[in-house]
Amino acid sequence: MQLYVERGFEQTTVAEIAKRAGLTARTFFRYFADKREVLFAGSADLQEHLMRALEAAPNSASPMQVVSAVLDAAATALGQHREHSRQRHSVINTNAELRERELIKLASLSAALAEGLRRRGVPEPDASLTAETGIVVLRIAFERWVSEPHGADLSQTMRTTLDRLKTVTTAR
Amino acid sequence: MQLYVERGFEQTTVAEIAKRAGLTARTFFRYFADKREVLFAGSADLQEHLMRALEAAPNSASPMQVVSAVLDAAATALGQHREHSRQRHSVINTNAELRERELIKLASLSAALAEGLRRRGVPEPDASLTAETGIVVLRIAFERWVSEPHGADLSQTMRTTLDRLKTVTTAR
DNA sequence: ACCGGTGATGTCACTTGATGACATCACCAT
DNA sequence: ATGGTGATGTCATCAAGTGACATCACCGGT
Repeated sequence: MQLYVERGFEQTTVAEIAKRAGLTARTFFRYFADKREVLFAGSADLQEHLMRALEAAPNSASPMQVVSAVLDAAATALGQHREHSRQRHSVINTNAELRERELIKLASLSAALAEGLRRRGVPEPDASLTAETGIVVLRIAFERWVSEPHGADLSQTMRTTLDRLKTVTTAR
Repeated sequence: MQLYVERGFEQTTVAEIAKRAGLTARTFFRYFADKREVLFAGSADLQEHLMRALEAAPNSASPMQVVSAVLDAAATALGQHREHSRQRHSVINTNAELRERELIKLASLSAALAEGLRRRGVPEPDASLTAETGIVVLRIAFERWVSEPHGADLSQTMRTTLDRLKTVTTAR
């Protein structure tokens, strides 16, 4: 990320990254599938973490309540290092390929959540709709959180964003 | 798309595409920014079409009603050639890079819709939430529509999907 | 009929991302 | 000392893009 910040993603070559890490380009590609993936190393962990939050929700919870619990877990996991998040977010947002990669990571997360909801007996299309909606809230709340210098914490932002969503979808 | 269907996206080389079109690879890249883009040629048109639908909605319409009108327009635009849609969808869905590209096209659409809603006086985060929610419905409805051999038409599927979304977000 | 401009295409050279094949080397258990 | 294993390096190669330049068809004005 140092290099991506310094000279931009496209202007950075894999050979340079490898050199700064004291490695060869070939070795880089043994750890990361491609040049983008290095910024998303933690996403598998996050997904597992959120899935555990989903499993931990009580049986009585409605689909939306399950997703709400997942968002709480996401907020405490992501809401820690604001400055680092901001930097990473800025790098990703200034490059189309990186935004693509981020979107597909979130899509994967959404698919996993939907699958989890189905395992809990939620039928389609409700499972997918609830999961995707949750990801929308996650994304928009995160976006707001990083762009405000010292605003509310991420959990709070998530909750108010989710509330707005309910309002907006309900209003006739 | 012929070639992508015949041998798969990755196994198809730009030189081959160009050759079948009676051109050179260099010329291909003058028309399409990259190998993926060729499958998304119509997306700018679709976006403009939907933006016109958004502008055409009455001033009295709520954000969600505007999005609903946009979804109607999308359904009639996309709901025509089911077989072609199915084929394209299958090609895109069997390749990660293509799915990434599709996601970012939809993200662009969503951003445009949000911008359109803001121009209508809808504040943030409501504008983004409504737009993103609309895209979620669009995607899930489209998915269901292509995967059912002879089910309801796309407009109908969109409407019922939107209804389910409202139910799911409202349920306590 | 000639001329100059314009746009589309081709050719060539080059960079970079990505991958397979093979060689090395450190380390560990026997 | 021996052999196996995992991580790394080296080399060759392919395909995606891109810039620079040449070519060619066509069109309008003289």
